[in-house]
Amino acid sequence: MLRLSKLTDYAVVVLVRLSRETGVQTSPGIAATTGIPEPTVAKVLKTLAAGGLVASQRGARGGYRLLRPLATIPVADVIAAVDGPIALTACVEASVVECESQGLCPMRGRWDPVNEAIQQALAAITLADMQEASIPRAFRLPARTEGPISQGPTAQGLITQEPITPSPITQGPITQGPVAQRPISAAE
Amino acid sequence: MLRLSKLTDYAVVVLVRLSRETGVQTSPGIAATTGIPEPTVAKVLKTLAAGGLVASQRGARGGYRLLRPLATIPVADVIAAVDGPIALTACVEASVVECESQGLCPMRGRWDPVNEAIQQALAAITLADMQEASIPRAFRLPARTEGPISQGPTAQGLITQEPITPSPITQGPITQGPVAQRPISAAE
DNA sequence: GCAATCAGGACCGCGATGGTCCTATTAGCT
DNA sequence: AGCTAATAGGACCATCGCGGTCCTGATTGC
Repeated sequence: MLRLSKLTDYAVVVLVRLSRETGVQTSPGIAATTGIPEPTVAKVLKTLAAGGLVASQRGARGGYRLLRPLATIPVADVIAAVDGPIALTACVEASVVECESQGLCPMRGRWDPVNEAIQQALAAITLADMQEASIPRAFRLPARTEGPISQGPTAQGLITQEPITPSPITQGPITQGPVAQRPISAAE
Repeated sequence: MLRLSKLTDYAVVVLVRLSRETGVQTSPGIAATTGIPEPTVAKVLKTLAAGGLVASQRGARGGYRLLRPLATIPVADVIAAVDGPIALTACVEASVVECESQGLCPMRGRWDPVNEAIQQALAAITLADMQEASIPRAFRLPARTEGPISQGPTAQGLITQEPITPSPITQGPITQGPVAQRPISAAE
């Protein structure tokens, strides 16, 4: 069902969290405020750093900081950084030459329009949009988001202090519950 | 990387194949012409039948037939039939009540805009479009498909006889190669 | 009645995902 | 200079979903 990886969700949460402060933040610190297990936060941050979304400062007093404002980071970038290039089929992702040289790909490109469309959709939504969506629905626009969503008026001010929790992706319980009341059903 | 399931690719191939004939077709027959292993074809067809995309006729001389023309089947329907409802997060897919009743989902809806956008994109592309895309690139429009792709002038006539092969989804080698080198094409 | 065909499961192996941990390396602070 | 806090960059392992196969019915044409 096209589900995206849990790490990507974490990444969004972490990035939003990073945007709340100007200086660098350590991964234990972020882990504490987000509720995501620390090793995982560290992993995500490393990945994001490799993807050029955050900058790292090593050593004591080190940490991570956001490189670009949320409004300039499309979800596509986050997904690409965490999950690799967005591609539904291997064909699209692999170099084109390979496919054709083997002559076994008369169908190459069949999924291209689909890929293109999805990529486009993901490029149009920024983290600021997602952050906006995270405020209680009472404050949200009643209409479903129809057109291409760009950096509209972000409600950044509204949500400053509450802890940012990742949304449960895939039914599976999250190991160290970032979300309330011991959801660790598997452990018992 | 948002990859969709291999079964979905098979489904598209099978559906396109079904569209080439008016009467019912058996799953062994389709397996032969597409090169997809027979048990898998059967599984896909059963799923598609459950999803209301194809109709089945049981008993001897039975088989499957397409219910709607390709141009009226958006990819979203195929994905939904094979992979379940299109939902990136569990939140969106689960009934809303559950999430809120537990009070552990202040972030609910953060991925909603993304979901919405993707769903919209997938609803705009029909199987006819994908079929069109499957003709050799020489015949394809040079420009990348920019805008929303709807049922444009499908080149259905152009590709009538060549065997339909699934595109390799996910790097992994397909167990019984449906593609090339010894194409299990109908002939033998 | 027989044979062909779909229906609807159960079943299993493989691979990717996720989560953890360990060992450098870097940089501030005393 | 040395200690400590922090990231870098791996290796490692368990789990789960997916892909694929097979088996036992139910149905229907001949």
